[in-house]
Amino acid sequence: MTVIHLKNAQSRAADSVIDHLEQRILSGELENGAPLPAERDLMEDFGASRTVIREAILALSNRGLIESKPRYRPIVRKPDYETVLNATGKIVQNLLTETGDVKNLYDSRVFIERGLVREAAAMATKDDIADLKAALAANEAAISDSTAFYETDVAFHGVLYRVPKNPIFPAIHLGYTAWLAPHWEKMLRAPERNELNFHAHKAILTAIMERDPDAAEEMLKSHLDAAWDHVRTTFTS
Amino acid sequence: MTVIHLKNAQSRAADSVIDHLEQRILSGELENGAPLPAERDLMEDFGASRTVIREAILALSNRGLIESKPRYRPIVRKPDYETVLNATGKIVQNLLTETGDVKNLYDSRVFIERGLVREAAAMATKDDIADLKAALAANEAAISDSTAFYETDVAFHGVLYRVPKNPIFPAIHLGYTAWLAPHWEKMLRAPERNELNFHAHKAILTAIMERDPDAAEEMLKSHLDAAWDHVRTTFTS
DNA sequence: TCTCCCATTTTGGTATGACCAAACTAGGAG
DNA sequence: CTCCTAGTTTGGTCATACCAAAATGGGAGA
Repeated sequence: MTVIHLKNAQSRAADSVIDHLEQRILSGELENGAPLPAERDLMEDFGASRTVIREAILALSNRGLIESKPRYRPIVRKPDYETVLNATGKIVQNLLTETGDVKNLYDSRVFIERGLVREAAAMATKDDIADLKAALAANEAAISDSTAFYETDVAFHGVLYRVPKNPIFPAIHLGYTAWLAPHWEKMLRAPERNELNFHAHKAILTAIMERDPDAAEEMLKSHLDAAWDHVRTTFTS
Repeated sequence: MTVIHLKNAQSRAADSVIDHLEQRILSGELENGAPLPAERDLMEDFGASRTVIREAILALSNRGLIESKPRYRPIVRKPDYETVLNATGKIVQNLLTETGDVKNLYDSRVFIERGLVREAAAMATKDDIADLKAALAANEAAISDSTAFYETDVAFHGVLYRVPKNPIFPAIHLGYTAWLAPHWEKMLRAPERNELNFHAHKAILTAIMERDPDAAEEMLKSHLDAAWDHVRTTFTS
């Protein structure tokens, strides 16, 4: 029923190597940022052929435990949430082939952020409020520059993701911005549009400062719904 | 700043093969569930060595576009959210090496479900309510059987994830159950514990039926907090 | 005619060895 | 001490070979 790892798979020499290397990395025996031993050394360590070693390295690379640039020595990476995000990136992209999937992803973002602003309204510390104010100010200052505005826009929402003090949320935010951005690029960014978004942000922050979760959620929702309506035209029409 | 795919990487023969196969799969030229052509055929198609072909297959397998059991012909999989979840599974597991990470993951689950019960209280259809009632009934019937109770417990929460009618959420639920389950197994399941959980579920459903988001959220939160407190003892002590 | 079993062929998994070009390194020129 | 260069190391790719398990096809038996 649930996701069970049956492991009916038996052999597969690379698996053993993968497990060993994985353990060495997680245990810190292979330090983060350090280069992986040369393939020819590893094949001696494990008594395996280079084929197997390379397969293992590739697998670990796909999982984000190793960062392997084309012709360089692979670099050990102790995984953090951002690493996972990167490794997951291409996988998720495959899902976003149809606009319906993009809509679903966007809806999930709205869902998350509705919860975030509620949380912020209820629990935001003085520092959080200060961060939000700063982000809002930067937002306002960039109204005339659409490129800069987009960045400050992302940054403002990013502050919300940091309110719960849970590293998972900023990672999720990175995911949303990376995965949804391609579909946003086409959007023509008119200054008047920026103006609208800025005022929406301001209204959200106001509601948060007034400790009014319902209002904050409502402001956030209408803000993101409007953004979607605006972008949607670039899809279908 | 954000996740940028610089692609400064130049060569890498496998990439080309990966892209082509990916496109063939997504376009439906390679049908879902059909076996991938033999490696030796592919190497002829792409004019590449078997090394490269295997590398590409492995990469696609890691991305969930291909399901490759050890000695069998790989099977083409047009990705859905569950597929992605499975492919991501091992990656996420690497993050859960420390109890702090498990706590963060659990907290995110609480966050999500708080939003879900609010949503349910506000928007649940008659069918949703009926599903919840049915799940609750199954839950009650299994109180004396801890194994069965666990399943009905998961199922009850699962109904909540289906309320938004967004396939992303059930996938997330699968992720949570799969990733958190290992840390729950040690938990001794006493019938009185089940009784408590059942009543918590009942209270949640009641609040939902009364269309009271705040109460539903509060019930859900205390329910999950209590569950964590109970499980936590199995970590530290 | 249909079913079932076995011999043959196909195919994935692994091991070798070789070659190239780019990255790395050490040592010499300035 | 710096910088450039020649030699070495190392990852990327190819070709080949062998094994065992899986797929296949056709004949023996019901």
